[in-house]
Amino acid sequence: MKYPQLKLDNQLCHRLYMASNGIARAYRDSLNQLDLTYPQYVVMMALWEKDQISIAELLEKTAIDGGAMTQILKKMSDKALLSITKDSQDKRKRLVQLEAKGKAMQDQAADIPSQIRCRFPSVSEPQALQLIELLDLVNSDLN
Amino acid sequence: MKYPQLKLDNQLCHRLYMASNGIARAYRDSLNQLDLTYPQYVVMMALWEKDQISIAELLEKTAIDGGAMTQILKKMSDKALLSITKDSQDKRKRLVQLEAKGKAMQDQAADIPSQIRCRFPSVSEPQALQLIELLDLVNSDLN
DNA sequence: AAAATATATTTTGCATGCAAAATATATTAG
DNA sequence: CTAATATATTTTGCATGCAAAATATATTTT
Repeated sequence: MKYPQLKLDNQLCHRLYMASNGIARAYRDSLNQLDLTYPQYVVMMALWEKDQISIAELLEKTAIDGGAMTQILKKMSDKALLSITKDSQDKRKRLVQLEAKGKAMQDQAADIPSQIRCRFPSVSEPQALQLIELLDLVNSDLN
Repeated sequence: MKYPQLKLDNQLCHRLYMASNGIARAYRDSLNQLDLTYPQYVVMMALWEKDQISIAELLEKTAIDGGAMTQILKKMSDKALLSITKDSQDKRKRLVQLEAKGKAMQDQAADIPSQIRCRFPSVSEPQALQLIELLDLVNSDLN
């Protein structure tokens, strides 16, 4: 191999790629029971934390793509998890709020984090915290 | 907030999601110059390491989805970066090999890793290595 | 106030990631 | 040897992620 820096084994990005896809896959069984995709679950978490927020705020908290968000919210609205209303102050904005079904789902979701945690026995709690710290560093350099 | 374990800020997976998407985005400028997408770049790295491998082996090394791989290889073949031939021993298999253009591209790509590295000034070299170690732990639990 | 500019959101077109079904070829069981 | 099963790859349908263009509404400039 001419350039060691091009070896797949030396690529941080490829490990991130595998880990990110793999963890999302690990969520699938749990989320299927709630009829949620992973990005939809992220939207739910954002709304459980703070309801009645604009789409722009939701985009910022979730880091989901704007174009995808439109579709995701449409599907979630169709499932009666949330509703979308125009902001009377600023008609460009739209506000997202949880519906009863969406609020109730929080209790069902409360077990998911520990279920997922069990699927990563090789990672100790201190290591998980360290990983979070390091990823925060990476993310701080992203715009 | 009823359940702290559902806070977005406490989700390792969400940080991975943001970091993985963000780094892939960081590659975009460099890869555009080579007319490569990120997964195509991963395929190139795999082939620069070991040419003449079956699609199954390529799937294993890259962790790219099988359905997507078919399309990716088709496009790369159209761009004359590689070619695909049937394995004469086992006609189910197909072998992927670099073409001249694909081989030559390695020199152009050699600078990419350091270009990307510069975009993450907050992450020191030891921290990057630690991150790799921790991600390897995570990935070891993914089947 | 009309024009230019900025902000919020949606739409469009393309490239995956993923699961499940379909194909083709090999290998194994009976 | 033929049927059943296993392996390699492709196809299909759906859900994003992404960039760029299009819309709608606000704000600022002149």
